[in-house]
Amino acid sequence: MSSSAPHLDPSSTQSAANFTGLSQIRLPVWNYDLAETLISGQAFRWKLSEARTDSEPCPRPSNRSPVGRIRPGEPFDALGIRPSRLAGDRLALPSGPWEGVIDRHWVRLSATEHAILAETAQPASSVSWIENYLQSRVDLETILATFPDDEPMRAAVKACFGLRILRQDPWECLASFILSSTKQIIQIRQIVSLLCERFGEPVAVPPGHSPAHSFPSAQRLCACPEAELRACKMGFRAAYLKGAADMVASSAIDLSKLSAREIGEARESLLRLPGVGRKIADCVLLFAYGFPKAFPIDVWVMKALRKLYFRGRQIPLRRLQRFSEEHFGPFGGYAQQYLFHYMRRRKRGSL
DNA sequence: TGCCAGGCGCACA
DNA sequence: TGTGCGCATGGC
Repeated sequence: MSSSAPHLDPSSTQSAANFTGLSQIRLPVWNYDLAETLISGQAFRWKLSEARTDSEPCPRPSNRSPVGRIRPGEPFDALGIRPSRLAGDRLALPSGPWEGVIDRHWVRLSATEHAILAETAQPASSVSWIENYLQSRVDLETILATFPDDEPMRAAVKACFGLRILRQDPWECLASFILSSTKQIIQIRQIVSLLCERFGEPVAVPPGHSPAHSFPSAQRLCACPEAELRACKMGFRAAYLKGAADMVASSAIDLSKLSAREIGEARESLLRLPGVGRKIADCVLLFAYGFPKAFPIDVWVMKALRKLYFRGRQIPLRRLQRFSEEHFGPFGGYAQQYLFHYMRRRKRGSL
């Protein structure tokens, strides 16, 4: 069974529709970096809001270095991120707000000093769904305290402080990572966007806003001809996605029951799906089910482990997996995401 | 223009 | 058990 992360106990509040016509939910947070979390390659549906104001950097956890001010008019790159300019060890990130769809809720997220403001097009019956997705009540410092006290981890935490692991819908997470194989994150976002646009259900958006769609169900995708999936630019991954959708829709695998299993059993179940190997299975275990020991090793993490812990030697993947299980502690999955994001930042020249 | 990307499945040694 | 290759596509 997946062990739960340590939790704080602030209370979230919800207010009725305001003059903008949007309902607002205020989530108290501490040490939460919304921008780092949403762009770190664990979810693929977040983009900068159509209503962004464009002038201030995103508020960052207050016990770390402030970031540099962004100059109006600087272009955004393909991911919606401005060319990086550093203040101290932190990247200047766009202010948001960010827009995305969680289940069937269109959501706009903004960060303030000690809260995340979530705006929805329709009043929500509760706040638990968004607290759960954002993991806003998780006590990050307790998790970080379990990381190994070595130089690579200290550097990664310093650079990405406030990054959280989201808790995504299992099918959306699984399907998205099946599509991630040998694709850049920007391309995965494009494929997922096309998939939702063509096969998802429309969701309520603010007046005048462009349409938004839910992530298509397994039932919907298994009914699609493979050629229509390929038309979403996913190439050979279309057969994998369709095969996995078939198994989920036919109940050959019950995604709703994996969270109650031991991590090894849950992983074995996921590995039965076409297009799912150890890496993708661990992504789903970590990002959808919250198994804190799941440690996806992709090309970035493999390079990081070899370079930072084995002096660049060509250590076999199996040995790296054993090393990761032993070295990174009970929240190894969190440590992995910090290393992954840190390495990508360094590669992009933003660190 | 060529390299590479949050891999996987398969054949082969 | 490990290695090499093919698979589509597009960003950089």
